[in-house]
Amino acid sequence: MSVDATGEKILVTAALPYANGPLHLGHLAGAYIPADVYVRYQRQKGADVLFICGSDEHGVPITIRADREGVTPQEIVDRYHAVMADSFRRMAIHFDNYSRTSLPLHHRISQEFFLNLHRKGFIREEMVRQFYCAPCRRFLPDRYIEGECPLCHEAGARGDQCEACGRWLEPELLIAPKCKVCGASPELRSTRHWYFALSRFQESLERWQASKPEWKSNVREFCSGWFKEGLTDRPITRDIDWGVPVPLPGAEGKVLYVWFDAPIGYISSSVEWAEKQGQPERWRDYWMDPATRLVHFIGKDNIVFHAIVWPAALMAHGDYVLPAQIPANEFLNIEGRKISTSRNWAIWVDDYLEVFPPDPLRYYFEVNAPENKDADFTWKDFQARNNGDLADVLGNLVNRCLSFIEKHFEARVPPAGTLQPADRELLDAVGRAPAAIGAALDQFQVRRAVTELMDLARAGNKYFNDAAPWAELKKDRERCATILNTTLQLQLALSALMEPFMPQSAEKLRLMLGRPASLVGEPWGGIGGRTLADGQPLGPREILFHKIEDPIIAEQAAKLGT
RNA sequence: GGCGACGUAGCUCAGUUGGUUAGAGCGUGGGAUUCAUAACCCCAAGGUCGGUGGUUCAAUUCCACCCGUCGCUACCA
Repeated sequence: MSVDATGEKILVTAALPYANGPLHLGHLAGAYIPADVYVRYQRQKGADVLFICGSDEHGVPITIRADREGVTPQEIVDRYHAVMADSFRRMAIHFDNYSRTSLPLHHRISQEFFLNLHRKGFIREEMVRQFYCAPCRRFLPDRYIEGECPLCHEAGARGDQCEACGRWLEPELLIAPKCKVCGASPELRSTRHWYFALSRFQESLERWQASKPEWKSNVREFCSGWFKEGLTDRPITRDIDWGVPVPLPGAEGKVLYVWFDAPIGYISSSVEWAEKQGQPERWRDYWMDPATRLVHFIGKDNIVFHAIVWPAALMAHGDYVLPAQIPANEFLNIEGRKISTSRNWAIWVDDYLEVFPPDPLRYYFEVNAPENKDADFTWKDFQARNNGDLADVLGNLVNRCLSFIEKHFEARVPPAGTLQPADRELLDAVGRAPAAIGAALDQFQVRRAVTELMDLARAGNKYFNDAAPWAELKKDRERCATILNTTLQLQLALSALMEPFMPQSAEKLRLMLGRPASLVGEPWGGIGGRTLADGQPLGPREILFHKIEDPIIAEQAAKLGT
């Protein structure tokens, strides 16, 4: 069975990371690793993929951080945009374009989007009362207001929710409200905002989602809860000066709500990509072609926006495709505790990369992905996965075979000779792997897919062990050559199958096998073709995955929570 | 409070559209081997499938309730 695609067009996005801090492991596990694996696989399969991302650079938290540090919001986002882009690059997560929402291009496109909806009557004005902090000179988002809970009378309740009793609050209900930033008492002021008519899309959204039974249950169930409660119109503007200005007369000081403009960033990033290609209209081939499969990779915190608000906005706009899939992952905990950047209970990607190569972490999040429930990262487990799976099973399979060939067959591919049943059995397993791994990846089951990959490496070790080429060498050199050749063909297949999961190591393995680093022209469907020719020289041998020693792990673990 | 998820071997997890002995990897114990990053390969021990009740010829699987863990509840990925 061929697993080659017929040039399917796929537009893949990964959630825009918020530019008020560096990238941490939770970001990677939830959205970016799964997205990159999916994209690499689809490309190998022959699909036409555009992979889009960028920094989300607006919103109140960034302005607050800027105030605290005495710099401009632009300086904050410039800093973290650069840090995050570098982290992605070094993790081998390769977007076709990594944009940023503070670009004039994005502002223009967001404003056009807003005006489009406004023209069509999906946006209305409303006066509302909100807390304003005079010393800070800004309206306060609900969570930046603290006070006594009107229900349980515990101090420190936030404007949106009381931590103590868990009740959902309205900020006006708080007793003795205080600005969380400066401690002053805010005043209620009237202010004008624009509301998106989300309620009018409930029926279309429900009908649309009913046609997506293949969506993950976490997304479907999350939405059905929202539908049951009934969708209400949502304000999509805010009173700050950092963001996309509302493009209407008399709207000075108003910007688009960051959650409204962020997904539009997928479009503007695509436009920027097309411009960089010198084909400025090319983005339309994806966004405006009904044949495009739009796939949004996100964390579970983003489900409502990507599965309800954003599709409704797209329906309202009318020119663009709707999401075909929204693979939302759950969260990642660190050593059993929820990630908390303020308590430094987090592991930063740039810190990780100071010490380790990207692939062991990619593998860890592939085999331990938070697909169905929250996953836990522990350094000990990371070490075990690296040493036990990557070094011992996969890496050592390569090393034991290649070093044997170096010693006894002059580092050239030994002749294939005549296959015996054991050889055919292994090659059959190789032949089945692309379809099995592909089927899992087509359903966004990275965990299952990468497990299949490791199972193939395990089968290789068993084969090598049972065939015992070191014993055959003394009895039957031709038989020994066949065994080594078969094991090499397996490794060639492994190097191609590894590409979506561990691209750097896949390349390293190909070079060791005497192949070009690039996989171009080697489709997924061609994997397992025994294309290593007899006598072809092998490349220089090196250790594919190094073991990680205990002290290194202890050192990393000690950094947490400090 | 509402909604939802999860609870299967010491650990991390599969699985069961209800049906003979419930699976994998790791860890542990034993064995074999020496090509290899003291790796690999084989074998074994280990589970009343969170609890109680119900439906059924039959429940780990379906239903109800309970317990435990966690998440979301419109600016924490």
